[in-house]
Amino acid sequence: MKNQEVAKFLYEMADLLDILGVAWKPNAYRRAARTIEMLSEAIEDVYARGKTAALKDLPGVGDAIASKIEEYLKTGSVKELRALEKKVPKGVDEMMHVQGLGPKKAWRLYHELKIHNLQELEKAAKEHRISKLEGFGEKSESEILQSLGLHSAGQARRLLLTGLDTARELEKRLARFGTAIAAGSVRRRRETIGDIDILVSASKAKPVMDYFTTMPDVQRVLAKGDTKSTVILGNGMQADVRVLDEKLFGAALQYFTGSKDHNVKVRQIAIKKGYKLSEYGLVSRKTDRIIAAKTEEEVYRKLGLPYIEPELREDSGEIEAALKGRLPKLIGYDDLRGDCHMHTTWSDGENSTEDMVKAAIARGYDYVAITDHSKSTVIANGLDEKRVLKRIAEIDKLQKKYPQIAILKGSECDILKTGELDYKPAILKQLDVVIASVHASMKMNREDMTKRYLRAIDSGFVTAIGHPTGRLINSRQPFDFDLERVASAAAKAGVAFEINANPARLDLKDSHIRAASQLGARFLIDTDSHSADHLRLMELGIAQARRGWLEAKDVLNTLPRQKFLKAIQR
DNA sequence: GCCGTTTTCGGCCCGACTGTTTTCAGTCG
Repeated sequence: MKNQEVAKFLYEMADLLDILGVAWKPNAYRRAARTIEMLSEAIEDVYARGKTAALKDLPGVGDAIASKIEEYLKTGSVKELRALEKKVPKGVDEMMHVQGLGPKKAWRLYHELKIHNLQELEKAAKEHRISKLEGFGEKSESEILQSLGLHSAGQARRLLLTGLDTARELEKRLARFGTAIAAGSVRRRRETIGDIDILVSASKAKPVMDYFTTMPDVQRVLAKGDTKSTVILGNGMQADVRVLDEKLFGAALQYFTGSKDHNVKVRQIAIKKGYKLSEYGLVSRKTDRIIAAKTEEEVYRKLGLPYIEPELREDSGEIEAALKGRLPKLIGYDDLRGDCHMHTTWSDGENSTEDMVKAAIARGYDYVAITDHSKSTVIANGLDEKRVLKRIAEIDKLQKKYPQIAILKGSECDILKTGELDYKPAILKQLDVVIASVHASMKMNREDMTKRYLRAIDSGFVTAIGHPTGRLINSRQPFDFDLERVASAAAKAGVAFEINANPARLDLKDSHIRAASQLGARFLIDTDSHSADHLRLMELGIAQARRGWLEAKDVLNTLPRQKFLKAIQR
């Protein structure tokens, strides 16, 4: 899958064109890059299917970009990119990504001060050569130095859980001034969060600005204005606050929830209807009167659209579906009746089986599956056959003590290199839930890994494939395998895909969920908890399912106890 | 460079904040 590589070269083209002052093209390249970045199908498969004509079907890809993608896929590089790179030294591109510098300033620093890289930039700032340039001042100079410090510290996007927890803390603090809601990618529940955008509806903005910029954990104030401020928090996350009148809150929420691409499209609809849309409402261009602003529902309705859930707002077909009345009725955050993947002190969990059962009861679940590791995952103290049998006896006892919940005997059973499962049928037969996962030999080639999964599915013992792609966000690449083939086989065999709610996994990811469900696959949303506290992570898995357009009927563990037990019989 | 219910040319989302300015360009989201 070369999607990320292709997206990367398109982003590079965009940056370079930006620096050279070329108008509009950068936007076009970024739009195409975003499309390909989010695509679930491999770009080389799209190309193989229909050459450049198929590429041109992708939104934002036209003749020119299609042929550049073709060139990249065939030769591994693009002539025009190399030509641009000759015109623009690498350092200018680096400088452009320093906070406070954009293409224009980076270009001037290169030309007027002959700065070629970040080291020289730091040196020039320290020697006060930058403040002498027209349009730059002492502030810009110290701003650059501060940003460089952060730059080297690495400002990677943070996991959703971090963003969500931080956002909720800020919402709580700001609630004293009025309604406070985190918009942006947190509200859309993206798997990673760049910064946090909090909206506050309050009559007076100044007290909010003063409070927000002087909270004890503010590390640095990037901006403080009349209605908008930006800070860096102690945990390194950037947070924006914006104060708006209550009457405009819906329009503002719509605006700041994004995504950018979703908003561009919604705004185009507004323009066609003779309106303009901003955080100050849907406004008639002729009369300047506000058409809608108080609620998001109202804004969408006046544009001829039904309400679109934040998790869908990625311009990945939701607007077209909305226009046709074909939006999915997304699975709800309270729809799950059980959690089917968790570990205890029997393997590498931190709590006893009973603790986990009690925690599941506290969450109101109808069933819970205890799925410790199988014997091959030695590092996690996987259970051999003897211990599996002991564990089954333990669960029988617990079941008598806690009749209000079905305690399912399970295993997170390794799929060995060959595609065989880690236990023999005699053991597997005694288990209610088998989550089959790959934990070793993760770098197999595409064909072998695909066959490995297909063989596991064929065994007839598998309830669900656990964390199917094996990726760890920001740290491990996904396994290489043919998701479509595996999804089709799983759908046919009645094997579910897991949506693993662990914030570093979120595996399958949104676009894969959507692709697999279109092939008829069904899902199990699980936490993979290694402690009782982890059961709360379920909401992240549900969010991911919603981003993958799933309805309750697509997810097995929305079923009530008896129906669920029937559905997982093998 | 892309795109089309104002369609093959001429738009392309829209506004806040900052610094260095005396009216605005650049950057950001």
